[in-house]
Amino acid sequence: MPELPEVETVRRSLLPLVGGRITGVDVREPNLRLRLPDDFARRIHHLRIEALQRRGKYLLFGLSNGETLLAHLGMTGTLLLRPTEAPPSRHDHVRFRIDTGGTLVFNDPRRFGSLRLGPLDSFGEIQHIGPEPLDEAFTPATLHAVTRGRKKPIKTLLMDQSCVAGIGNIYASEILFGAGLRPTRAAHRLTRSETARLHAAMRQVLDEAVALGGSTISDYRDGHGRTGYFQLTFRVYGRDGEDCTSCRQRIRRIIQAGRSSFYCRSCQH
DNA sequence: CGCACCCCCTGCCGGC
DNA sequence: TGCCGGCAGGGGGTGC
Repeated sequence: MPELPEVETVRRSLLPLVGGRITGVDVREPNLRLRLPDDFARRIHHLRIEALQRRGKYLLFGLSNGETLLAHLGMTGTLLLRPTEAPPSRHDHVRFRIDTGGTLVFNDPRRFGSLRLGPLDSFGEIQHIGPEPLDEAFTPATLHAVTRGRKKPIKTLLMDQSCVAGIGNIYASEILFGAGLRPTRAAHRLTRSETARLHAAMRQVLDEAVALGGSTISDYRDGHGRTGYFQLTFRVYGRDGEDCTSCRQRIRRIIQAGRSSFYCRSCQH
């Protein structure tokens, strides 16, 4: 589920938690993708949330002891601010009571998500993440450089978090449609003008998706339980067999690296 | 090293 | 109606 636009929307929706203190931790299911350590609740109890940032698809809660709570939502994870008196729901794995009101709940049916607590530099998984595509420092030249020497299909490269941060299966297909590029193109064969188009499409699609609160297919919700609306603007994702909105050719679905890719054979080359 | 494949897990949908 | 296979936003490990 959650790619950059969804994670960024969750981050913004949870900003009111900054300044709050964690006054209770209830671990109901420690077996997430990474098993929560036995002392997780004790170590985080009584800490204040001082910052909430995003890196790729990760959320980073800066805590008052200098450590960070690193959260990844996997495919079906949500971080929801619920009334403290609300009874736990199915798949509520961890609940954090916040003194400024409400309880932050980590809910994740498939348990592909993860929570980790520790010093920022102890998190190996975020050390090798590529540039943030919405940062000003991310230029067409940055993207062009990333594609050099990479023979794999551009769609697979876009989803490689060490190449660019935060792009997943939905946005890879939508961005490539925007750029007019087939997902099967070998990354290293893209010309400079094609990588420039790709850069522009990346900005346009991701900016628009953030503006619309991300994409809700089934599970995704922001911190207040609200859905996103970008799925209403999908041009290719999940639309195989339907007509292209631009040329009326049938949208195709192919499998790349075990994941579905969607594209239009006449609009993308 | 780069890449394809498989797995982790639950839920939903379509076909028989 | 109920069972079974396929598929789903991610990512990490393995083996070629």
